[in-house]
Amino acid sequence: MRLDRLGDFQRTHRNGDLRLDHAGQAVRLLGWCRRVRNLGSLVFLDLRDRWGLVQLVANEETADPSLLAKLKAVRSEFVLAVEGVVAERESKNSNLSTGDVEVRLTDLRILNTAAPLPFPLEDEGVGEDLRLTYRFLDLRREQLQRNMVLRSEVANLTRNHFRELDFIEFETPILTKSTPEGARDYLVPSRVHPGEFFALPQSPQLFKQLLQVSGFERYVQICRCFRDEDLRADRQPEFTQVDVEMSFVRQEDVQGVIEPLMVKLAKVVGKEIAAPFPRLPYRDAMEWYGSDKPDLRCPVKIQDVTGLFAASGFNLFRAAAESHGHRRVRALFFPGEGPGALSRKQLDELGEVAKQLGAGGLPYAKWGRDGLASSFRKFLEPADEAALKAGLGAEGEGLAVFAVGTDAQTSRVLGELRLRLARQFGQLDESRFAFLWVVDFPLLEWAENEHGEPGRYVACHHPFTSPHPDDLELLETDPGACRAVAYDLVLNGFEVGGGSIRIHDAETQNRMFRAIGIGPEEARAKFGFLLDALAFGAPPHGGLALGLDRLVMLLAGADNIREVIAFPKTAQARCLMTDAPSPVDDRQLRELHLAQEAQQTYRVGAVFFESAEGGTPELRGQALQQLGQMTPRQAQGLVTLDAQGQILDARTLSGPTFEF
RNA sequence: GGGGUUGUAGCUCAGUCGGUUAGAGUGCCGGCCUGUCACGCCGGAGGUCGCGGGUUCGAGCCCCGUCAGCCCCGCCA
Repeated sequence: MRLDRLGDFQRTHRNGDLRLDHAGQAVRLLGWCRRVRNLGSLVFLDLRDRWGLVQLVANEETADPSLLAKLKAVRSEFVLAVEGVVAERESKNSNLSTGDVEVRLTDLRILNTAAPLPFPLEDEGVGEDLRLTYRFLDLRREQLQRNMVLRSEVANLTRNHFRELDFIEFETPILTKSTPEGARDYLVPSRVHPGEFFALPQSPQLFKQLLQVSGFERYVQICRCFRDEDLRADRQPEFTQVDVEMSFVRQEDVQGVIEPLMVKLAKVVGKEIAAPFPRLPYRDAMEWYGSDKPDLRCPVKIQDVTGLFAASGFNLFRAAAESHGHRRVRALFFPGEGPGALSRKQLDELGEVAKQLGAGGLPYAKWGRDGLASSFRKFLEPADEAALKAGLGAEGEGLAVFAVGTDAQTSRVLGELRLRLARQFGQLDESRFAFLWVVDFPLLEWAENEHGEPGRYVACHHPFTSPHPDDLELLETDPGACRAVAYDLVLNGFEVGGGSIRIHDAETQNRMFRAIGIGPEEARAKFGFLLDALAFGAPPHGGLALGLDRLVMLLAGADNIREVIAFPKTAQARCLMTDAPSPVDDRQLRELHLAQEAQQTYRVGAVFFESAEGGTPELRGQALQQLGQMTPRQAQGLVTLDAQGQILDARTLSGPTFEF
């Protein structure tokens, strides 16, 4: 098809803006054809641009025959420039903002054709792998367009918010230094310095602290961060962080800057929320909700009922009551007829969930229309039942589930069940935005080392977090009990931000390093620049980082983070559109001084022939299969074998087609 | 690293107990149609049942392996 040129064509209106007021006006419009409805001598076409949709029309009596012929050649997603006159419709469409009018065509330019799309833009149920492979088409869909606009809006509001508060926006390095603590780094080999590597930043943590030492006092950056860890529905290997740091502040000051921003952002999606947000100590969060990121949209709390079973005939519970606090009996009570009417089958399913979470089973007590049903019914005398109800604060019908064990075990089981049951019973108010601060996190936690080395304490947040001033001595005497001045911002059960007051003197920083087993030499080698900086007049400072993607996800009501990222990775950390990551040429590797796994890595052809001669039929079959799974553009491959000739890995190389 | 789940036409799916030529809707192509807006009507094309191996007289269906998407655990200072 011969294409028309854009030439000096200028649009006069956005498609979504046309109204009855425009009737009689000549307009020029641009966009994509959403759909043609060809009624023979009358043709309708919906033209879409970024801002909306308007109906175009031409008919045999009034339109130029060549225009009509051209119009009939238009297919979905063709790119068009049109001229026409706005007119009131004969039959209006109240579902469309432009539904009172249509544009009677006087000229039509086809700027580009479009092949039939691999999936319809209207369908919600299209496979995500397909959507990610053709992400540029997926992004034409209304929902993703809305999400991207929302994301842009959030970023702009955020920038303006901090600008109004006199923050300075910085750009810190993307090529930076690998740090031993925390998440796995993405590494970038240095060509200039053989054998040495940059790391992509997990966060600009140290740079923003150093900028406080430099005296900038209020720093903000909307920055990309990278962590080479496995993905989740709310986690991507590269993500965007709103990074904030301030000098001469207490945690309340940091929180006081963030809360009004959250109020503004919630308003964008029509939610009115009140600040200040509740503050919940970590210890209480774990005790009441079994989680350090509790979802407060459900009011139900975990309760300790250990004391009720001190004289119980139920050995499991009585033993816990006699364990002097090592083990406890904790419970959730969901009131209502629904919970009270849970079937045996549903209870069994819950029991399975509890077992998967590490519980031995799920003791329950259920008060329904027929009175009490309980897995430990025979140990419940009428008096015990009354005491139990009173202890749980239970009135009327409802369901109580129990967990026995250490704090960590019971928190894990009941924390998860609380969310599941809340959702199942409709006791989770989906319309709310429940923000809170979880505060007073522990500074350190004990980490067992899986490689046979002795365990050690590691920083819960990061090693630059200030110990709680009241707990400073515990750093040496009882490190596990030492609290941090660290705080997480939680929204609807998701951690959307985290921060702390930082250590600003070299002595405390050295004590911290010592507590987590980083000796003076290692501290000097890894963080010498920080220790130097702390020695030259570092102000007291602190800050926080917000997970922008996760925040936008929650604002958008999306259930996964990929819906608010233009070009996300799959759960296996691949980009299906670009097929990254991908192998590179040997020449590139040599320049970067990266040794090939030469002994085990063969060109695909070599594997084929070797296995054809010496290998088993299975091995040959596997090699062939690996070949068969390469995509057409991956013409050549590398297959890694171990000493027995087993295939460890098969990868593909760009390059000339290998014939076999 | 582990567990779960899905994979059949371009797309979304059905496919019984292992048994004839693997179906539907939609999209696509062609024809008709002057008020459609999920247009309608008629006709047509379209399949490596993810891939490899096995069991069987016979496999979309059973077994083993493998790849890919999704969810979870570990991991994520």
